[in-house]
Amino acid sequence: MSKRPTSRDVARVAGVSQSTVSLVLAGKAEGRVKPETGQAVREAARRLGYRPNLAARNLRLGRTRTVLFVVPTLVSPIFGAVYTGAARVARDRGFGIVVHPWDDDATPARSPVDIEAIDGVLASSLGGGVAGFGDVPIVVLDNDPADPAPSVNFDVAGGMRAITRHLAGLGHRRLGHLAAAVDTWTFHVRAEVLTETGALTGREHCAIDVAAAREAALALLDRPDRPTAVVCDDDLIAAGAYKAARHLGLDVPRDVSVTGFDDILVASALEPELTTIRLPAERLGARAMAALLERLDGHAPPDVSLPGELIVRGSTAPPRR
Amino acid sequence: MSKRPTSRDVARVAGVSQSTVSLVLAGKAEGRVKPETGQAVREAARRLGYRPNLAARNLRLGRTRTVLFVVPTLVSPIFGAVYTGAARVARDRGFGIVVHPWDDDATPARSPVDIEAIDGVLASSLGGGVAGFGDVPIVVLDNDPADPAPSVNFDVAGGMRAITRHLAGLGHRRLGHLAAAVDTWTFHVRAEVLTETGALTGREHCAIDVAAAREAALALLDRPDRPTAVVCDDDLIAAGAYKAARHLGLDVPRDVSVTGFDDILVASALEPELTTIRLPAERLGARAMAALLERLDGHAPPDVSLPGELIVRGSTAPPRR
DNA sequence: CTGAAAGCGCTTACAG
DNA sequence: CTGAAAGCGCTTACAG
Repeated sequence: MSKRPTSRDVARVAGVSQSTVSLVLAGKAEGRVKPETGQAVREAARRLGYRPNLAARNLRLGRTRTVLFVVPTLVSPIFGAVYTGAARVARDRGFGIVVHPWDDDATPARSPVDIEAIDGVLASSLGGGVAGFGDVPIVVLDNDPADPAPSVNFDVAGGMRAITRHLAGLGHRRLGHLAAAVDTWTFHVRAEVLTETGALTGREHCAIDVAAAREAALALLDRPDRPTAVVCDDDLIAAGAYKAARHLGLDVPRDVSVTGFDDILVASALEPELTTIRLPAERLGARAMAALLERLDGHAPPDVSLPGELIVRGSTAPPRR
Repeated sequence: MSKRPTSRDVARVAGVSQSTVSLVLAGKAEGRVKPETGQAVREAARRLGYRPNLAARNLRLGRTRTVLFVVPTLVSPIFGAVYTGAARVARDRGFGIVVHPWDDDATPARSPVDIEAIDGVLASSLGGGVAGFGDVPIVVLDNDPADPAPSVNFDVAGGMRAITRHLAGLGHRRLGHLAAAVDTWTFHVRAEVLTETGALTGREHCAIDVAAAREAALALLDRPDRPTAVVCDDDLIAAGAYKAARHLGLDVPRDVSVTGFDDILVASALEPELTTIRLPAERLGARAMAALLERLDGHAPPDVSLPGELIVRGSTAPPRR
């Protein structure tokens, strides 16, 4: 339980001053410290297992190398992946991430009371926008690009268009929309694109939840002018659509085609496997963190839009004659 | 972009000394500072929007109120939920969490090089144990309770026994085991319990992945002494078993019963819905963090084992005569 | 009841 | 090329 060594201990062992240790270990010794001295310092630091005290460095520099990551929920596989990508980039640059779940769409997200030492904010998928972060640099992801902050997004419109093109190509002329009852940019975009096709014959809203989606899908499917294809805002909603179809004795995809969005694990666990849009979630997190670090370096990163990929599986087929 | 106020600024505005501000705001003024003075300080702090600089406090106190959370992957819904529970408790106590993904089962987990300011460690589901954290207090979760560190666990054995009891009650005498090819405590326990039943007629290992599970399930089901029930280490593996059964023209549950473990979203997205064990993941995270905070307070928390709950759905039925 | 002062461990301008 | 020194913003023992 011996106390952790400080730069002063290293200096004593190396036979130099504490400031020299600091210089050498910060990599700022170039041309200012004799190579042998630098060697001795590094050797002593290694022997003692010295690691700089971050609290002291932060206090001195006024920066913390910590970023706040605001997400609606970590429980969704998508956000786990986004976090993973963001964390990788942060770590490579010596930054830490503090995660702050914020699932209230009606209110602007605010900094948690106990986080006052933050260099920047990454805010994901917030219905209510962001407030109360003062001058802290911010990058939004999966969020309305009209927001003044730099944004990193999935190309949601492009993904939805890929789906409608795919369905139109199969011959579908009557689409139903199972929309997520979540008031955020990404779902607004899905709805708009579908409306623009002119092929929409019905839309039901539901929570992102299998049981809720099943009920909504029943309302959509159990009527005379039944859509020949059901476009779902999310893979989980598609799972509910499958259940409704089965309940009504309809075969997927023979009697009704179903599409999802996200390509989470559920998509390939379903039977038949789900035609959906694969979103590069980990890449989104990485790009967003990179953009934030650019901002911290004083640059103005451009808005980014990452394309998804249409994954055609067994849940879509030509409509029945 | 005015500079952030310090306790010195608050002192100036309140007309007191900096030390008095510190005392009042730390809640240690009781009987040492006149009530009016305390009022004035709090008022000034509020007006200026003062919040203490954590780096300075940490440096002074030698503590960081930060906990390192080592997890195999955040992408799994289970760990997202565990994190959510842990974060809630941490926040209530003014602690932050730094997440450190560690997915190498063969090597003991070590502290990431860039994290040196940690008060404690929460280590989850590690095959290789933990090393290199020195004297930092540690609590392990979903891990071998034989580890010397205090542990917080799911009652995996109890959950598996609930499944075998359920299947035995339905009349199953030949069980197959689709085992996760992951070398951690939780999966060892599942295998042991199943072996002890004496009803096991076959076991196949596979990655926790639908496609891999499908292949393993085919090996298990496509033979003369076919098991009447397939016990899966994980809901996702069960999804693969469904696919294999369908491929072989077997109906679930008429021709073969299938069980999962975890009750993640997939379980109720499947058709028929999956009989499985629901694990209190969020509660596990909360209990683990509470135990770690107890350790930090100098106490020795007891080992904890949280029971799961058998959720009987449509994937299990009596075996065919 | 209140304040002056020391000191946590760094970084960096400055002096030599 | 190297060191003495200031100072980041706190907490807390000590003096009054």
